[in-house]
Amino acid sequence: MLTKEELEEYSAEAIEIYLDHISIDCVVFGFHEGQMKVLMLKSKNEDGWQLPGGFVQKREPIDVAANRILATRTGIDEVFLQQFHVFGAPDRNRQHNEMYADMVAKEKNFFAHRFISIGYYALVDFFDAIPTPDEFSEICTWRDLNDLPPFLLDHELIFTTALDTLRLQLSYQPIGYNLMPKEFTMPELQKLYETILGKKLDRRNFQRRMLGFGILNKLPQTRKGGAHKAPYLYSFDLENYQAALKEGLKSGW
Amino acid sequence: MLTKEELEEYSAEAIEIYLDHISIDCVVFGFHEGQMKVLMLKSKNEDGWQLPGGFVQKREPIDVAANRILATRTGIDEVFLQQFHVFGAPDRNRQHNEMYADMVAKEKNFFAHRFISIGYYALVDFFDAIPTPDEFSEICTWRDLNDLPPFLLDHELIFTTALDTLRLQLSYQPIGYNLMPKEFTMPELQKLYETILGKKLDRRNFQRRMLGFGILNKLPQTRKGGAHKAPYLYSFDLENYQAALKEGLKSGW
DNA sequence: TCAAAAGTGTTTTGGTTACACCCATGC
DNA sequence: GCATGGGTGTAACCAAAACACTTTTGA
Repeated sequence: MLTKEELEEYSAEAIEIYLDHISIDCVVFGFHEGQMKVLMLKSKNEDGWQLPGGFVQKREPIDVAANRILATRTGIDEVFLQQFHVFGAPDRNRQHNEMYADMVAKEKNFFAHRFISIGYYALVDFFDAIPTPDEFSEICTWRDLNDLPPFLLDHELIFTTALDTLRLQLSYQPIGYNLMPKEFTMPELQKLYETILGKKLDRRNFQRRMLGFGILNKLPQTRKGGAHKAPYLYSFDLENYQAALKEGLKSGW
Repeated sequence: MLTKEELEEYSAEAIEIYLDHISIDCVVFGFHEGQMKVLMLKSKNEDGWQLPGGFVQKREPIDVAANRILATRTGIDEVFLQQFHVFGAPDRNRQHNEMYADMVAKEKNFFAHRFISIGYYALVDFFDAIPTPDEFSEICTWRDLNDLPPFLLDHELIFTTALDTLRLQLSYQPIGYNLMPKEFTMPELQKLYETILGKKLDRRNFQRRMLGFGILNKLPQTRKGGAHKAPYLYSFDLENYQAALKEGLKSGW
């Protein structure tokens, strides 16, 4: 539990260094053991979980702020990170919560102000990230997409909007470089796509399509040790991958 | 030209009713005589043009704010209006401009603060809109996409981002209901698409595809008066149109 | 040796592209 | 009547979907 003193101190500091009324929330996706994961934080003062978030420093570009917030929660930097929506309902603040509203006078309590939040979503390598709680949270950890805890505020809306966006992106952008390890097999990559889309894909058509994009390098090695036939390993061709990110994978009209 | 007194008055009022650090800019597209148009404002104090914009009231949802701003500039309400990007560079403010920076002390001058701007784009019927300047502008008018004046601030970036978004949307969403008059011919609708995309489309394939979407009603009348064969008139099937907006026009994967 | 996973191919199909022909109207 | 724009149909093409066969490996 945060004390009144701690909250006052955090608030006074925040007012000094951050822009008022603007926050950033990140939906951080990871992939592990065939399951899609989201990074979440268990609040100290409130009974629920939330997405990693933060504020924008007074002279900081918003993309830099999002990167900083993500780096603080995971230790990783320079990953796929993209704004996807702004959440600006007037009641998306913490005034309803006694802890935030009553402990410190509302005007003086930065965190009880109204915040318009810019939603970012990130794709990161599960093993690269070291989940790290912030001052307001007791736990920071990966949660399975199929087993999500109750959300605080409008964070469920932010999460579902991010997932919808990710699914859309999948149709016209390559995705995977930031979610997969350096080397991976085609079935592993397929599993990622199936997990994001929530449905099965044809093994052979998937492979042909993926290879058709020209963003994969087939490595001479195979992944041994598993039962059954050993699958080939692949890595992303970063140059072509970046190009595909810009160009898109297919054109309409 | 605005006087110092006017600016002070506007600023004091703005501080009272608006959220600090958050602005909204609208890219309003219209279509007239086969040309794509954007609504723009000629600044009183600065030598350049800008997009219609404004701020968010302290307890107002951002979508409502965008609608209000659009309605104030055009007199129309309830049109297609969608946020598409947030512009958050730290130097996107008016501190460089003597008028805004020197005339009134920076802290007291709301308009010289740093603003993070939420970009919205709108599609409106050219004839429904009555362009109306705001306090800071001497002119509010439609400008042709092929003949754009110099932009202030980062409004050129906002505009081009909006146009890119519109072109993308075209691939998987129906567009036209808000840009065309109630009744229109197929060649007229095609002209809209060609103008947005900046390229010619095949007459027959366009017609087939459009009809295939099932969002058009073919009316018994034809448009007489023009030279050559009289084309049929169409209207949008609003119900199917709305459904298509939600579902999208084509699916990937 | 057999089940299960992986590699590689072919057929089918549906949508898009390209193109041809006919009709109406004003000059 | 003829140039121009508009309505309608069809062949060609291509990419995605559906499907079959072979290979490898551990149990």
